[in-house]
Amino acid sequence: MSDLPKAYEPTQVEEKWQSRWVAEKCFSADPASTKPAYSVVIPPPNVTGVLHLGHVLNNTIQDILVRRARQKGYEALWLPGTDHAGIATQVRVEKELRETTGKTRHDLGREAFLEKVWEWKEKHGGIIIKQLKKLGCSCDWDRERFTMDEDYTQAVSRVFIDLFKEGLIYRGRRMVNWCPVSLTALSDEEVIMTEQQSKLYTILYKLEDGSDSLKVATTRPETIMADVAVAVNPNDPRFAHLIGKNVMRPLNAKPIPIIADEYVDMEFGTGALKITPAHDKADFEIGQKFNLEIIDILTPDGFINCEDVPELHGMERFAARDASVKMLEDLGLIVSIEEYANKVGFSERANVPIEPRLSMQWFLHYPCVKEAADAVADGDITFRPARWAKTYAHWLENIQDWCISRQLWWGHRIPVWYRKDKAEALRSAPALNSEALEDGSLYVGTTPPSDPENWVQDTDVMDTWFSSWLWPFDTMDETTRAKFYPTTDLVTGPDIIFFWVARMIMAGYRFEGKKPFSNVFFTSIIRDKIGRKMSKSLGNSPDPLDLMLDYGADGLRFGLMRIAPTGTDVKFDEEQISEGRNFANKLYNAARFRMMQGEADTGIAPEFTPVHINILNKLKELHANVDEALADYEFNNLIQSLYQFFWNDYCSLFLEAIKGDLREGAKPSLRAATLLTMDTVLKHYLALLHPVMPHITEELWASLGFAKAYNDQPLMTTTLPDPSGLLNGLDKVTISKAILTASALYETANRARNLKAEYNLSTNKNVNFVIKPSMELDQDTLIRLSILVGAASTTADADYDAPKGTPATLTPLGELFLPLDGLIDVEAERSRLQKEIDKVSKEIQKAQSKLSNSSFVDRAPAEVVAQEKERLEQWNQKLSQLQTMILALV
RNA sequence: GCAGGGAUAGCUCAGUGGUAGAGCGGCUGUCUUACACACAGUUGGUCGGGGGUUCGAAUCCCUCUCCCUGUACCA
Repeated sequence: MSDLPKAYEPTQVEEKWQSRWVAEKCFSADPASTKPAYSVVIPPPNVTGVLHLGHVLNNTIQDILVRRARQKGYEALWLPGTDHAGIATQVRVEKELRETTGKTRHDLGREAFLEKVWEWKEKHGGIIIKQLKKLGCSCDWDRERFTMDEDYTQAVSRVFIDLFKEGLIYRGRRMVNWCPVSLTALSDEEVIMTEQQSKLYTILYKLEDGSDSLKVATTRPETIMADVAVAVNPNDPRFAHLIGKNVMRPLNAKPIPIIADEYVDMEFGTGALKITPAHDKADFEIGQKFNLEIIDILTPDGFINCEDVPELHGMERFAARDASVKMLEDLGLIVSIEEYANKVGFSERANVPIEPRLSMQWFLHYPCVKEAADAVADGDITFRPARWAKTYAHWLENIQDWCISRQLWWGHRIPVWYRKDKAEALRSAPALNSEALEDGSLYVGTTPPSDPENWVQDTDVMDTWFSSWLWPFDTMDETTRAKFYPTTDLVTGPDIIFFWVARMIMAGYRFEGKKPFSNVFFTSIIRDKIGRKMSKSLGNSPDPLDLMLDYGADGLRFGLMRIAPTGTDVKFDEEQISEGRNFANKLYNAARFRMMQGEADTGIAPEFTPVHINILNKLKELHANVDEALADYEFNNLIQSLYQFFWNDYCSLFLEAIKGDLREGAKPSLRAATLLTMDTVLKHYLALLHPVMPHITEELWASLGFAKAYNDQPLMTTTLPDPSGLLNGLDKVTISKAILTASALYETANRARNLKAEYNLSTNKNVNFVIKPSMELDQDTLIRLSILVGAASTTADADYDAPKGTPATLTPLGELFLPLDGLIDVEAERSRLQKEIDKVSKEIQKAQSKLSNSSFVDRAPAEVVAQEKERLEQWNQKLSQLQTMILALV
């Protein structure tokens, strides 16, 4: 008997294999290899990040693809790394600085602060890399990259310079999304439109001459001091007589004009719109059109800056909203206040409403937009699920220039220097592009100018995504790129389709002249049990490390993959992860069962019976199913096939059916066949399952002794066993007959177990079955049936004369009787049989009504009609048998 | 507003024209010699509502209701 523990204990096994894989360089990709290339670049997690379930799902999928590629004979590269995550990291370090020293970054100054961030990064950064290793990710860790590595930074600068010289990057004064907490501009993609319960205030604007007044609706009364006009629609008869006149601005009273513009919606609000060019994008444009003044009454951090209204000056913007309403009420100018649901843009990082703000920023006019759109439209790049292609196309059609500058310190510095004597002028120039290089007042370069004392560098850094979009190629040196670019698959969340995926495609075409990847697989978004997004503040986000501790990395991987549908989101339930652990345990015990039996005797000719042939055939089918599922990125089907085969076909059916072959005194030829079959199935199965559950499969591969045939190399670097040799030497007739016999056997076992349960006979109670065969029955099948059902014996007797009231049921092998001494209850047996008859009758009715419908018989395809006829015949036969049985009761 | 996705057993989800499925849960038994993280049996659904196409619809079309996700906005 084995001294192996009864339950699988993953922790040590997983650690052991993780270090062995690394020690034996199993993950490293060789650019000089002659094997075909397969490559994936990891979506670089934030260097500040810690592993969450989204990462687990995402990286498990990548690991499955990469490990499978290795098994299939590809030279596989999975390139890992982290992202410097500009705002997130800077905010994190600033917070720590404030908490430990009470200082701000400005107290330290730029250089000292950046030193702190690097220190912090060395100390805390890359935790997530360790966590990914724990998950078993087979990344080539020697190639780990960081978006602020020296050479990567150089590449980012080169790209900036390149695009600047081409005229695609320029600097201009524009309305941007301003985050009053992070104190930086944001791209449109970093603004999250959020439904808000706001108030719509209707305010009276009196005419300058006091003759009349105008009602204006607004959600932002605190910006009234910055109003420079009121606009109405020129076609609106209600206001026609007022156009050109002046109204008095209600706060910081001053006459402002009533102007007419088509932009104003007559249906909405009062039909009159206050124009505040400094604090609204649309108003800004109208202001430009009418050449209106821009009055900025907000500080960068969101406080009112308006000395003319001392009551509000210096007040925080939302407090000022309430205060301004109060002032207007006192003036009797509030007409109404209504509840109003609108959408407000929030800063992605700081989670506060952004302010539209006029400021000097760097912009990129995207390159290769058409190539990028065509690549997906034409199928050069495949999106899965395919519907994301539409979202992608829509964004590209409406693409706006990208604001790439950030008023931060942590990030890639804009590689632009201004000549000191001209710096002031250049900095306030309304527009700046490569033309400014010509007179020598501007310098761009990957290194500072040779006479740095004469120059001032631009203070901004670039948007983090401006480095991420180069990830698929600037992470690779030239030889690596030659072998592995373009990459094969990209696995990422649909939430960064614009941030990252679309931009990488454009960059790929612009800088490498080639698409960056061939397939994009968009993963599900993981939600909690009741469908809410996972978030720290809700506390509904389980820590994957805890889950790994409880269920094993393999269990977590399997469990998560099992519930990850191809739809938009997946509801997470820890219960499902325990299923993964249970499956690992099942596998472990099946292997343990095999280990208890010892070596197969190779000196004896094995005798394969239908159940052996049947499971080998299922194994062959499994190979095909796994291939197909992976070719289509159908991870659902992949897991489903793997689970179904092992738990049901192999453990529940096959292993239960062959237990007699392993008992003492069993035929040696059967024992040999059974052990050989177990070995074949386990060997193939471990290899097939390996990409999903790498640790346990590796462990069992070794302990079952399969590695010996491959010079003891790990399973992960062993070529996938070839399924074509399975069932060799058996003709088709034998195989299909075996499959038929095996499934008849299993179905009969079900009926027999059911019969036992109906009579409350416990599963281990030995009984004797008698069967009136309806097909050829050999001794082997009868013995297996007894073992499956837990019967002392099963006898075949064509002339069996059952005592009145003997429990019986109909099976594919024939009428099955369960003779019972003194337990006979005729009425119970009659009602039991009657239930079966009712069921069969229903089926007969269905089939008959179909077949008596002449339009069905005439119009349905012949094979469908024939099939239906055959079914009817079968049911009829069953019915008459059951009727005979019920008659025999009396 | 527009676009996309979804609604199938108590739960999580498979199922793209031909006998409605799986896992979990529930219930009933069983520590049966690999596994109680297990085994056996069993329960449970007019496939969101309505209409249409078809011999036949969970599946195709129309429509309505509800949920989700983008995206554009109206102050």
